[in-house]
Amino acid sequence: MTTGPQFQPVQPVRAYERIVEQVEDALASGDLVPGQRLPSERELVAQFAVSRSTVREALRVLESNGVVRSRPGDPNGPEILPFSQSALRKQMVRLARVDELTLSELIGFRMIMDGAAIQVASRLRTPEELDELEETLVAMRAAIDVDFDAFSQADLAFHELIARISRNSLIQTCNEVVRGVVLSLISDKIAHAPNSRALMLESLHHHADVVDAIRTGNGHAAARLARQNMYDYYGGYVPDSEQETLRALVED
Amino acid sequence: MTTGPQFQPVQPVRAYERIVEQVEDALASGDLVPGQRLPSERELVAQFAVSRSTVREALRVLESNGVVRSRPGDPNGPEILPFSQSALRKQMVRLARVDELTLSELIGFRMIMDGAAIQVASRLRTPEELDELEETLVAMRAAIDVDFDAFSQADLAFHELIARISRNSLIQTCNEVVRGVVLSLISDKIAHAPNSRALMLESLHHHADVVDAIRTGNGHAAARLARQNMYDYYGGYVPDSEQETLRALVED
DNA sequence: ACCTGCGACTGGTCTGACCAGTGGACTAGG
DNA sequence: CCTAGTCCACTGGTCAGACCAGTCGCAGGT
Repeated sequence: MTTGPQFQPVQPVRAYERIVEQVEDALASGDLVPGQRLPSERELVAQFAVSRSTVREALRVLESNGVVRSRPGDPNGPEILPFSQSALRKQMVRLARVDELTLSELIGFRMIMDGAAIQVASRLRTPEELDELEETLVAMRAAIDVDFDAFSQADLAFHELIARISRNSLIQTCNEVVRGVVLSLISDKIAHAPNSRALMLESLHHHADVVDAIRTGNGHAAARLARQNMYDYYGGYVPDSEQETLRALVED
Repeated sequence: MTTGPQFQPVQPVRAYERIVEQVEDALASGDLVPGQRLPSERELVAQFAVSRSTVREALRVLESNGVVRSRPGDPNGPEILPFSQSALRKQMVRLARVDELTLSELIGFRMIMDGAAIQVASRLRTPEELDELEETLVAMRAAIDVDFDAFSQADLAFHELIARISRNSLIQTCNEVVRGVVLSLISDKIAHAPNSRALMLESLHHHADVVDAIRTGNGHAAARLARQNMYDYYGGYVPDSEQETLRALVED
């Protein structure tokens, strides 16, 4: 075996790919910001010196990735969209549907992220933010009397607040995305559970315990409670064969 | 305010979108499985009764989502790809690039994920996997004598192994993505640091401590060591104003 | 049996055309 | 002067047809 230069496999680069690349680079470097408009398709044809088919294929890819949106008749051209979690979530849902991501992986991920966020939050929170947390608890209590959707909404508000207090938007985004995926997988089962109301009440009490721990600044205990809460809430929907990993997360 | 029926905003559905939908549905229902081939573009034109431009836009979207791959000249037509997390990874990289994440957010995220992965791994690891971990330590030691890139490579192998042992591919994917982003931001600083070799040696010793903790099954201690290690290794590159959140993660 | 060269296909790109719809400019009416 | 209505240039969506470079399979020669 001769050890010559490391050649890379070469695959053809299509014209539309280089257009996508240019647009994404412009976005990453800040030359293009959300809200701005791209030139019209026919104008892009001139700028990139390609045909309209090629421009359109590039636009379709960008649109599918949630980068731009085209609307017919709009004289301003395609719009640069603000970053949205929908594309990220779409990919996760796809993987979850084909069992490439198991429910226990998703829930385990949430236990970790949410627990960590709560731990950090209990250290960084201001008195005002503690008040906000109490308010979300009140809202959750009220939502129980409406329906599961309302409770789910209030629960989301709680976790969004936690993520915000933890000062880490990456945790926040990941949490929201995975939360959405998990709910899309099992929300119907929870909503139709005969003891749905009891579950919601129990979850509320767990949340209140977490807030108590946050108030005393005991981040470790708060995180532990949060993980336990999530395990109690979702663990029943995880097949027995996958329970082990989740339990490893609950126990310290 | 009258509470009439909840109308949804209606946006036009484009022809290529319905093609994408049909293909994805066929995939979800199992009518189409990875490895199978789609008919050629001109055949799809006939089957969907649309123009080739429309078929091609659909194929570009599917290709961008990692569902199919077209190769020119292939008489078998576009190939249905096995499910992979590469599309998910692509979206996460986009998130990291666009969402203006601070270095402390990225590092904090890694401290959490890696710590959690190590904690779970110390519980679930088999004796064989423990051996594998020891081997990666040896590889890291050898890589120090080569250069920083080699060490970085060996370090990656260690963390990949940890993520695999933790039986959670979502953690693994997130870890790899964020690790790549962090390194792209500061790897040059680390590589050109005058005490680069000392840093690598120190990191190696920390990794060895982590493996020791894993061997004894003390997941909590292992995770704590891992977070401390990452803080020591990367913390110096984080501006003082963002140090607080990272310290909140190191201390329990 | 193996190699070789041809040809029928593939996807990638281009051109040019038509349509329905949008939104800004322009105009008629207040 | 301002407003309300009309109109039209232009948008994106789709289509048809063409050419090219490249690939694969097969027939025919060795």
